[in-house]
Amino acid sequence: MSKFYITTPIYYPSGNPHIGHCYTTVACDSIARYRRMQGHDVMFLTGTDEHGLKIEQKAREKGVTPKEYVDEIVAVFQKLWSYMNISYDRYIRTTDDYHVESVQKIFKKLYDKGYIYKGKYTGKYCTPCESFWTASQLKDGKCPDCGRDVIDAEEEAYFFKMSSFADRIEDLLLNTDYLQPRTRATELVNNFIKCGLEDLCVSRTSFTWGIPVTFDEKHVVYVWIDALSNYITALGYENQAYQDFETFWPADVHMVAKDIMRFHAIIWPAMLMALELPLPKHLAVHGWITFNGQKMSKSLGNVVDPFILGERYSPDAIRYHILREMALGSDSSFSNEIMIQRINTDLANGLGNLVSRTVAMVQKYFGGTLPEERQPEEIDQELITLACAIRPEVDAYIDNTQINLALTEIFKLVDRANKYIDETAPWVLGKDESQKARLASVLYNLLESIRIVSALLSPFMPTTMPEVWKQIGAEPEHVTYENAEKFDVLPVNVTVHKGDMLFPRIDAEKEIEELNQIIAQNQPAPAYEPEPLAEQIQIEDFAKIDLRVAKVLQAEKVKKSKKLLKLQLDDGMGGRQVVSGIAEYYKPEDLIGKKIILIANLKPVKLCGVESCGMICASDLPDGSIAVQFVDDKFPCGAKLR
RNA sequence: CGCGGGAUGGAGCAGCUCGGUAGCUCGUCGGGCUCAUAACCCGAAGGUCGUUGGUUCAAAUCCAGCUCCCGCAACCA
Repeated sequence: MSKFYITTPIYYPSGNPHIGHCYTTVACDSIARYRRMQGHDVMFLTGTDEHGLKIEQKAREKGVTPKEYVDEIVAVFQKLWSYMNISYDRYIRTTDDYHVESVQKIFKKLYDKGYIYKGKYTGKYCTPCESFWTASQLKDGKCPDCGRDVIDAEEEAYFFKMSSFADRIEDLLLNTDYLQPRTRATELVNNFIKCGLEDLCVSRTSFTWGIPVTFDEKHVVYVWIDALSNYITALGYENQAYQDFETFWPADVHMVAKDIMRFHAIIWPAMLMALELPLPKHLAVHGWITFNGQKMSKSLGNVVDPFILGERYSPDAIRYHILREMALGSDSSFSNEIMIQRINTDLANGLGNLVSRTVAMVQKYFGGTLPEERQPEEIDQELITLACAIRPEVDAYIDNTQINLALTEIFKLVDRANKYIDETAPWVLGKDESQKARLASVLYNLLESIRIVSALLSPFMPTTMPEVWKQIGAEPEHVTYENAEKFDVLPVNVTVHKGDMLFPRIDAEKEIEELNQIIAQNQPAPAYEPEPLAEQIQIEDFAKIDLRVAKVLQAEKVKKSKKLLKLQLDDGMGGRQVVSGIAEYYKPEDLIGKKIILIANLKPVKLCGVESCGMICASDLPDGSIAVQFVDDKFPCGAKLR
């Protein structure tokens, strides 16, 4: 029996799980179940990444300890997984004692090997928040958390020598099938490796909710080594909690969404190389679920609550929709319309109705139990041949993590069986007493097709398929993996049991309306919270800021930038050029001719290679967008504000 | 000239590696059937394959230029 190790990422419990978390987890679950069905010894790992500044802050806001905070959210994650029938074998929490112990040993080991060294981390520091930020995290040049000014500062930190592994990682990405799909490999190599792989900061002193560095207690281990190493600590690497490392490492599949691909494609292999451990076989990268074409986000209010959907359409229907739409690499669109159509077409009309009409006919013509006499005909063979050929196809797709294609393959048999009913017209046979044997053959072939379909679908829809088995009179030994490529498995005189509809048809219009209402209710109330007041200043401090009225003469988008507009201003002093990050909210022509407030004595900088001499005043709107402060035309250009 | 991906009937996609009838799902229209969850089956309409040029007997497919979209990186002074 060969082993199979598959992982989801460990999720960050800074908020409740949503359909995006379901996506990865349901996919991994289906593969894990399929592998178990094939007879593999499977280890399926999921979990939560529970340390870090953000958790520390969220907990403080709620007035609880970080541990209390994560405990509560982790419970919701686990409840969702049980609701969605996720068959994980192990759930790791980075706050588990054994993980903490392992991470400390790994950190020390890398230090002893010389792959971790002490250095200085420079960045922007917000004194009141005691937080370091990178330049890109800043909001309007200020602390993204409190909106106050930040200062340049440096802190002592430990660094991981990633640079040592640049060549080997490039080779891994370009010349092996580690990364699936491969399309993203060149992008990674060009962006991060070719231009010089930087060493990675792996410790922090600016927060305490983390794993302490054993030999330097004021440091905690930063996310990379803490989180990524879960894949091995959960097996018992450098701890006594489990003894599975020898058996299951290296992993067969790490499945991740594209936003964390980079860490798993570069940092994680580098860590393993440093530890001299074998590398995982595959990194399967999938896209995001988009909602009506937009990325899902809480501020857009389009975050889909899996509990609500599951309640309305059953967890299996949601699982099916997610899996059927998932294509490795590309985003999958999620909209109420697509989901309902998918459930109706494939599950209700296709599979559900096939089971229903077949069972009903066995009931109607034979009282529920087939007689033993048979009369095969040539037309049967096409159905039988297809039915027995499905499993190898599905196997191949699962090997390549192409779940959507595997499902498409299985449903070919559903379609073929529905067509077979028309071809053989059992309702005609049923009227002719001399055709009973023929009718029994037809219905038996249909039951057999359903048996194969439901066996192969059971990893994907683990709750509903046993219902199907009950209805077609199949016992567990009939629906094994081995029997999924054989025909004539059910007993000749099989007895069916009419049951409830497997997948009720959904009234699309009505449902969409109701769902939209739910979404509207979940739309966060645009309660606007003003930022905290900045530190008190003296009048002299204010005098340092020179605010002037200026008129926009020209405006154009900065090429290659998403957010920048290049503005030519009449400042009453000969004019100047300012670059402003408002392109998402204003078209150039919206600004031309308008008067605005200019912060005139700001030190010039280059943005995307374009010089900007000053900054124009704008402020946030409740919906998160930005609005420029226009001023009355009566103010002359160059007028000073006081 | 930062890097990468894409443009195919109304919608979403396959085909392109290895040139030679443009295929699938949904939708639309017409027909059939009545066992079934107004489901199922059959048929039809609908495409200058982004654009221009090149190679070729022949280009969706190979080559070059251009336009537009989307990611990554950069970027909200």
